[in-house]
Amino acid sequence: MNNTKILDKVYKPDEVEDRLYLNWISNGYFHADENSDKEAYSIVIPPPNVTGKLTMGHVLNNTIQDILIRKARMEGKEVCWVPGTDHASIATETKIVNMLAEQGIEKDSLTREQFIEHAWGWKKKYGGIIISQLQKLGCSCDWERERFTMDDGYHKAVLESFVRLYNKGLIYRGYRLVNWCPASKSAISDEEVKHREVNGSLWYFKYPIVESDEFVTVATTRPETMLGDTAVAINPNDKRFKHLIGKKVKLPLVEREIPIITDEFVDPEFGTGCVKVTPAHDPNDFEMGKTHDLEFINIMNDDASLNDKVPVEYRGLAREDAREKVIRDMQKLGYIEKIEPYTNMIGYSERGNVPIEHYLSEQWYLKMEELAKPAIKAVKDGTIKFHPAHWVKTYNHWMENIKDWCLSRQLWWGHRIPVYTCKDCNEIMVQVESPKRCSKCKSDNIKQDPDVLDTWASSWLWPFSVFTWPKKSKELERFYPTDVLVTGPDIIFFWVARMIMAGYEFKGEPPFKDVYFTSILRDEKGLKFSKSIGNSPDPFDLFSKYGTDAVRYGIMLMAPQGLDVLFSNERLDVGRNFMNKLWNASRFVMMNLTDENYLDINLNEEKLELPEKWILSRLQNAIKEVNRQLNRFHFNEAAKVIYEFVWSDYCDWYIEIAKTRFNSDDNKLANITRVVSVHILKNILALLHPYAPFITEELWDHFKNNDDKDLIVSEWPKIDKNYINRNADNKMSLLQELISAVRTIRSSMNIPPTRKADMIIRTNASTAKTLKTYETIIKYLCKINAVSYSGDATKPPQSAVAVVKDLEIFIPLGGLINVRVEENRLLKRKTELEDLLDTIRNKLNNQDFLSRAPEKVVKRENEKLDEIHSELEKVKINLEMMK
RNA sequence: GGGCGUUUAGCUCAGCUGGUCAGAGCGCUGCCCUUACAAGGCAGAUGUCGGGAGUUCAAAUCUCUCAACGCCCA
Repeated sequence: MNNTKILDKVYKPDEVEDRLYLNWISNGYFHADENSDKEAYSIVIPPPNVTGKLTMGHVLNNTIQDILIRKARMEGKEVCWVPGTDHASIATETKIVNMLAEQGIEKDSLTREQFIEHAWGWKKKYGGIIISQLQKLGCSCDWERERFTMDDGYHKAVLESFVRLYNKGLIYRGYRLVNWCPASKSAISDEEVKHREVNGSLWYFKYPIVESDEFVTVATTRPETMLGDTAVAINPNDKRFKHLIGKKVKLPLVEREIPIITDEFVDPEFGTGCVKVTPAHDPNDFEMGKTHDLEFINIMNDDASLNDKVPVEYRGLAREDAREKVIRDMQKLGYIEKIEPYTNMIGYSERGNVPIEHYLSEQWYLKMEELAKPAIKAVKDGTIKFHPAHWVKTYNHWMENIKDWCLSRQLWWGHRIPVYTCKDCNEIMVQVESPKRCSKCKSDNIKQDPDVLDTWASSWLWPFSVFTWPKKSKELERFYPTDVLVTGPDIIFFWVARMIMAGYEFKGEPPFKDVYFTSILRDEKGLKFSKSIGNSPDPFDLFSKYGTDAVRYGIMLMAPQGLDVLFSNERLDVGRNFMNKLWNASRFVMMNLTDENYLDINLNEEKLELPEKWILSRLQNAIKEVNRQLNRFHFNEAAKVIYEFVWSDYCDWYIEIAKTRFNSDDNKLANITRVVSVHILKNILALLHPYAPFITEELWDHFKNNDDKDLIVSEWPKIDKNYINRNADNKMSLLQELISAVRTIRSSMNIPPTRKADMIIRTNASTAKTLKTYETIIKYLCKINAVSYSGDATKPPQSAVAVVKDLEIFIPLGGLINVRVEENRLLKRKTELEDLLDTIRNKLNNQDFLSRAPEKVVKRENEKLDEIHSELEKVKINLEMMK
């Protein structure tokens, strides 16, 4: 005890948080020592976007990691939580382009080098924001190991991985359709395309058949692509169009003659059964184009405007304008048969938020099938466990249908692909260091591939590249594989699956043992928190309103397993109230630590009374439950266990009982109570510390002994089996039931606390003896003047009665008694007991139950029968006496 | 179309490998500023555990089926 000053009446987070955080940092508590011989425990942060600001999603995710990390640290492990940020090619480049545009600078007017310079300048200026925000949240990351996915070392690692994969023959160049984002003018991956239902139309176009008066009608949702049509297709089994096979149509507007082909792929039910084929702009048509050796006409520029492959009057038109014009022109020609309303799913670029194009271009691809194999196995055989486990199915489905990964992006911000081509002899060199001369012809006329790698092609290396990979080192060896990954299920494919593949490919080991998928945050209406809707609260407003601990604890309490969180500020009240409760309980204990002689008491040598035995036993249970829930990643459950223990057991019962001890003349008893109160409280602070690091550390500072360390590095509570005490639990619940029963009587008769009553308890001599021991407690908690015991007391006139187990309690109330209320209460209880008795009797009369149910269960039913029967008898007698 | 998830008190959710009178918080009602806390205390009311069927001595819990809602993939 180094500080017995009285605590303030309320906890003031803003006077505490920054001070404690700086103290933790300056003591180096967050820093991992790779040379220690402690067991290692490591987590790599899912690196937030370097351009990002802290969102509630980050609060949830990083609080969970901090809980795991702080607990592991207190368990004596060498803990390493690596923080950092992700360069996020598309998102960041978009931001920088916009920022430059505001300054009147067009990206195209800059050289690549100039643009990159701007980008780094921007990163230096704003890139640290989210890091300092994580610190505000209390995250105990090892800041000395902070990484950025474009650090020099990291950059080398990314290139190294590319070179290795290339040399293994897994990387190839392909000319095919990609998902193209016309806003960022880059290819994007399948996972970055979000499908949305859009109400559009289905246009029925008539195409004239060459050397015939006939027309064939095709239906399309994208009229403008007809300018790139190179065939019309029908199903070979479709008898309606048999006569057209082999003929040609003259494509209107373009005046190109294109063949009518047959393909099984065509659905006779869709539209007219005839479809237009645009191989360069539709994935199905692309396949058809390859099968039938059709012409691939790319009619678009990289911004989705039409290029010079279309008639001159359409060139340069945006796709939307081109659509309007095509429709108008077709209308004029009388080639539109009809227009139907049609709802279809349209792919949108997640970042650019515009419909994507299927765009023919040359890109770098990574073969995935082989990489996926060990990753599938690891999750199947439990080497890597998912929490909640049901995500395994989603993972498996994707992994088992995995497609090759388009690695290249037409951007400048990112890792430039390390492929070099000699302009003189076309030799291709793939290497980490840029070559000065061609390895074949020695020419220095060498050009590097202009594209950068998909951001995930760098973040999939995160679990080992944050250390020294590809260089070997003690820290890589110590902290890889990591222990847990905490992330959102929305990036299970983007990131989790790929990290697992990278782990096996480059390290031969899984990157982590457990993956915890967090909840998705929604507002009260169930809408996902998002920047565009603007329904996401600013965490900092919440921190200052409630205190950081309350926000951390509150959000953990409300985040269910595997479900979305319906977030509301009001729900953080629970967190704040709880912190207030804890603070005031501590304040009360502190106020009563006046006699420092209690420090001489050794609990193990003292004969403890029931309340002490009970609360110590309850503590063991709380420790056990918190451990169990945290070990299975049920963070909300563990939070509830602490809540219940603190509020119900410790505050409502033990502290209330302690008041009678602190006021008594029995100094020894008071001192034992002091020791127990402090002991329990310190354990509570330790258990709660991972959730609420600031307030617990602050309180700990007031209660710690001189040789205690700071809480953050103190020992995690251990279960002491000597304190587990079933008997005390049972005895205490009798006492609690008795007290509650008396309170119920008082409440139902409207007896104010100031009006004290007497109490007569009818029970046997031995129970009476036990109860006498706790008479002070009973009197205080029931607001009773005097208690008398008797084995054969008769019910005094005008008294209320309660039956608790085999006790009968009489409270003479004189004029205050309300016989009506009294009778109703007993009648209600009588009905309850009779119903119960029926169900139990039914069971016990069932021969099958007796023969098949385990002995233990039958025995318990019999005991219940006896208890309920005896209580019912007493209730009946007392009802009888009222008449 | 395929997959996953959810459905328990007015609201948000617990309820583990079937077996304690189905729980918690918020909200609601009544009483109380009882010298830690009104961000509090004490007490109270509210549930055919989505519908139906089945397995079992026993089902909120396991199986099937139907329905509603949500998400992911095509």
